[in-house]
Amino acid sequence: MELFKSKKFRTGSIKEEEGFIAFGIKDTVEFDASANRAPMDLETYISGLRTNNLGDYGPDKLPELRIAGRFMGQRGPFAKLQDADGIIQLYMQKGKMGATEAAQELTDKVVKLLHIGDYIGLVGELFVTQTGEVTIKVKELHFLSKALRNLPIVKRDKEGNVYDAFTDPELRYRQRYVDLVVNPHVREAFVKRTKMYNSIRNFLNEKDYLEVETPILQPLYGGAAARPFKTHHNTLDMTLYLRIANELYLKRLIVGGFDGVYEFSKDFRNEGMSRFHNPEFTQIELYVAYKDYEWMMNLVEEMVEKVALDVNGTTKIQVGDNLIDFKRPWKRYTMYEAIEHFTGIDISEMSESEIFATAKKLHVPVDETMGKGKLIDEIFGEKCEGELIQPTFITDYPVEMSPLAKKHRTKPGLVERFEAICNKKEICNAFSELNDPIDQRERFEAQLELGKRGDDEAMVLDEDFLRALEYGMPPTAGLGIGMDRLAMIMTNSNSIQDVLFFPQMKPEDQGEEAQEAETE
RNA sequence: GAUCCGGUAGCUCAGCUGGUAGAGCAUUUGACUUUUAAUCAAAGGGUCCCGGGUUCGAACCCCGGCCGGAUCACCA
Repeated sequence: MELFKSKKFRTGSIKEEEGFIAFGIKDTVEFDASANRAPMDLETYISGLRTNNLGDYGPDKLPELRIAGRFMGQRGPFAKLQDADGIIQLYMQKGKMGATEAAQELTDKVVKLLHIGDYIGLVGELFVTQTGEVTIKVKELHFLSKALRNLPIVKRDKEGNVYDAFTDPELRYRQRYVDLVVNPHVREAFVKRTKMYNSIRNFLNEKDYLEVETPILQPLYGGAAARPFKTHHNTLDMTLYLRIANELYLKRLIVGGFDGVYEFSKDFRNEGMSRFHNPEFTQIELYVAYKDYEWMMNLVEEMVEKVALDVNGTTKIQVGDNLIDFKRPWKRYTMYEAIEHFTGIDISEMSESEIFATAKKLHVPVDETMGKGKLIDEIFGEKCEGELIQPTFITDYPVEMSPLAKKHRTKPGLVERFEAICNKKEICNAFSELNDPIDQRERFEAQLELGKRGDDEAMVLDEDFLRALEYGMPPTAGLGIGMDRLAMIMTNSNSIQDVLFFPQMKPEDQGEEAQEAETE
């Protein structure tokens, strides 16, 4: 155990811990905290204590409380215990803990040896102190587990000022377990993220859509324009790709006869990282037969409004400097309308060369290789997207940018597609799905051309997907929502790393500790 | 990938024009059984991110690298 001779550890107390064992107090198995909130829910009981309204549990019928958690500091007989629900004060009176005199003596010794981070279990009863704080009077204390490393504890005073906060982003992301213990707001953000998933699941399940799972390892990557991660299967001796999207598989299931399917999909894209991009991220994709993009727009509004309510209890969310309101209905612009709204220029009737000239005039960086669709997309991205704070639907995109979307029923050159943009970022992308196998083949072939010209993110042709379409796919509305981006908004997070438990990091230099460990 | 900022004790940070390393909390020991970020006293604790250079002398200046953050680019 050479490692523990390092100064980093509380060497003095290690030996004492052997003492704990000798005392027979280290009863990790024996102590059962599962009954910790019985017979009355602790929150209810605490509010009852505070309001002097305990019903059947009056002062003479105090329920015994069993609870376990981390010991988080001590001042005199008062200490703090942190468990999954928060922090509660303990009252540990010398000589009063334990059933027998011997037990009391032992417990006092153990208390002396407790450190921040240690796990203890205890039996006690609740009371309110003179200063009005709900506190557990400890009747019995069990030592459960030792923290060898010091937790970087954060202190808060009455005014809410924070001292010595654990803030270094590198340490927080690399040691998320520590971040979670000492930063309650971090824990809250991740609880919200899970509520978000549950909200969407409940919403879609109530509509009888089927949650499904499709392959992550794919022989061809499709459904989006992105560079993939590549791997190799030894037995089959073949190249496989980690999916960049699951779109083409879900559509196969629509062909197979399901009316509505969805999947929370971990996708992987081998591209740059930023505060909006992690190499692995999550989308939910949803496909519903016999519907179109107009219908899907209404569903998105309804669903995201519900998510906001389920997660935060309100449709209004403060995100950075902006108060974002998800209350229906959201603003809707066609892409042409949006450009006209933000630049004053109507490009809907313009030719490619006129649009090129317009882009130049607006100082949008463009070059001669860009087609009409790309030019429009650039103008929108440059002049409109950054203006959209409140959730807004942008509809009817140029066909060149959307090889899987159905051509617009009345507007040539456009597809039936929309994105919802919120806080300057796309949060979803949806279309009336292209279900014409002949058109789809042509679009794939156009993508192949782009690939030949060096676009390494152009889509590849998926012959089996085309075969599926050739068997007939009903008219279908499809949707993808970036769950991480949505979680960032719902939790007012500035970086995608704040909504991922373990964001991708370069490996840290473990030289020192690895060497220490090797000498064991 | 480019630019800017940062990396000093377990954590949060100071460290001036270059002169042999500091604080608070945490830790250890002792006292105190009290309230509530921080009781008192004492002690221990450092590869100043790494490598090279300049200098009598480098945490500090110069060069190269590593890691992180922000912005931009890329990425629908």
